[in-house]
Amino acid sequence: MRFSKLFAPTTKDAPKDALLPSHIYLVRAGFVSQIGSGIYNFLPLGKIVLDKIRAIVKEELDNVGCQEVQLGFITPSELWKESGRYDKFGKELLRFKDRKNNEFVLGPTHEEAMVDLVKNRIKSYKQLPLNLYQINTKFRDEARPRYGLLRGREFLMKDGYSFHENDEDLKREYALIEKTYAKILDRLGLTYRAVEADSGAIGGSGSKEFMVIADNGEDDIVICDGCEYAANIEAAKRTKSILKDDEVEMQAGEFHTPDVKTIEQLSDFFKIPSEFFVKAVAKKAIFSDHEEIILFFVRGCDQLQETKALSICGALDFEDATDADLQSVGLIAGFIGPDVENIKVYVDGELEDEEMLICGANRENYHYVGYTFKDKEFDFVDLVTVEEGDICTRCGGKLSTTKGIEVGHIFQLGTQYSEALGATFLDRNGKAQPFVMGTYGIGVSRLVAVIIEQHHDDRGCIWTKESAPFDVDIIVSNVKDEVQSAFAQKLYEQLRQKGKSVLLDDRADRFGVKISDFELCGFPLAVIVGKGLKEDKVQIVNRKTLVKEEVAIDKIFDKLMELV
RNA sequence: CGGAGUGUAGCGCAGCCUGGUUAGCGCACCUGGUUUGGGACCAGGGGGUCGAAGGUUCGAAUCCUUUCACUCCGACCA
Repeated sequence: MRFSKLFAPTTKDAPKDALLPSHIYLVRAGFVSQIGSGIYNFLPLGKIVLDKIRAIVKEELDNVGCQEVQLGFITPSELWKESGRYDKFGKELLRFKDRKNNEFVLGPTHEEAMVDLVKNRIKSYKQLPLNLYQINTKFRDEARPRYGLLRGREFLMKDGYSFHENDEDLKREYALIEKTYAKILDRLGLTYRAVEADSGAIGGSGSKEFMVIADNGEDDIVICDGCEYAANIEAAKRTKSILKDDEVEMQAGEFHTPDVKTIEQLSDFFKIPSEFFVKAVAKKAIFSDHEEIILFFVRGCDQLQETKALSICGALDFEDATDADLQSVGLIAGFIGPDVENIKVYVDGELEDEEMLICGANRENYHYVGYTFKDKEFDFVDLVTVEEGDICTRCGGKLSTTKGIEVGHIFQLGTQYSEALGATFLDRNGKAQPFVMGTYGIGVSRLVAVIIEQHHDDRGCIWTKESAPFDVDIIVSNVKDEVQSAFAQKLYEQLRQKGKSVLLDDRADRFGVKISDFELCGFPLAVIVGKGLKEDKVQIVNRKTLVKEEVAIDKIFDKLMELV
């Protein structure tokens, strides 16, 4: 490709709304452009990268026996109603009608469509397992798209679905896909962790997210410094911290604590550290058929992990309970304790054996001192948010938190969808069974941005070897110099004949423009054909290190063949 | 969905408060010339229904109303 013909409108200024490096550089370098909120055009350079990533994903999946299909982007609403997700998915699901008034949705994910495809076509256990995937546009009407390609409404995703006769085989496939995903991300040159994740409303017995480590990530992840343990903060576990009982002595009973409501105030008031207090977190839990106030109790120094709480009580959503909400069920904000009637209560498991605690007395201006959870009939469950410095449950190592961007998610789904949609096969005994399913996603267009999020400097993009839109950019310093032009032209042709992906910057601009565009666009290597030609020399520039190396013109071809 | 903003040339912005020539500036673009190893210079030039609709007024980018779009913070987000 000649740069003079390439549609790559590079700019000096970034759009004012771009904040992240990936967003700024991808726009400035002319890889993508925004056409609407959360909707992006891919220009030639961006499209090449997208296709390269897509090809890697396809290659690795096909290698392990997955088969690519392509489902309709638009799905009849019927299927979504059958699975029960038509209502559950909420406003993210974009719905519309055709001229005949039939209802459709723009596919945000394709469990339903894929089950429908397989249903009645795969009839016997002999045809299993089966792993089908597609790399196709998705649309989710996000409330707030942001960060360029990282959180768009329209995006390219690889979504795969596997069908099995039993859990055991699903687990085998799940492990295989995990390995395959790792390989894909390795090839793309990304630093990532596969972390344990909350399975969320989707259910299933296991799920892992592939998180690319990046400062601008939206997800908090917990990593152990001693072993391989890594988890999304929503699912992270820690070793229970033990209280030293002898530090504090207290006599059991109610204690007058006028207007002392928060843990901080209590800690000051009693001159006792916050871990001796019991924090009550009241939530208004939204269920499909009703709302209800639920209380969660954690140690004063801990934070309630809402995602954990949500999946434990099975609610669809939480709202903060207002003082009025609390009053309506007989609770007084600031003085809530665990001993309540007719209210659902969950207690963090770490409190189960504690004997000397201070909690609300469920009476205005009183707290209860010397409270014990021992031998009480509460639901003790994991509710806490893991924090920096907590101890790993597996190896005793130190846990630390970092930011990540989710680029892949794999689920052991089970029979949820196959049951809902009546998709069965005949097992070895001739009995109809629902398919045991797995589902696996990779955000392909998100990966384009993620690579830059992880690989850039203050001059622009730095594409990794397998993601780069071109391997080499041959810069003709001065196109009016016929010797330079002719030499560059010849080198360009030679490399192209060898199948290399080469860009020839033959624009009439000055050297500075071309070298800056090279740095902005982030091709791995540039060859500068310029003044040095008089001494039979050109230069190779390494984009990553920005180091320039002089190479004799009779060696340059071989050198490049070796490098790319 | 709650809160806060912004819409003026391809991009970045000024003008608006206090209505009044032909709506400006930088970058980009076109023509000619001089340049050519780190985003050149000189000269000339093109490009705008000032987001949209309605209203007030002799007169609206500017004031009022409505609406749309986009952004930011938050909530949300297999």
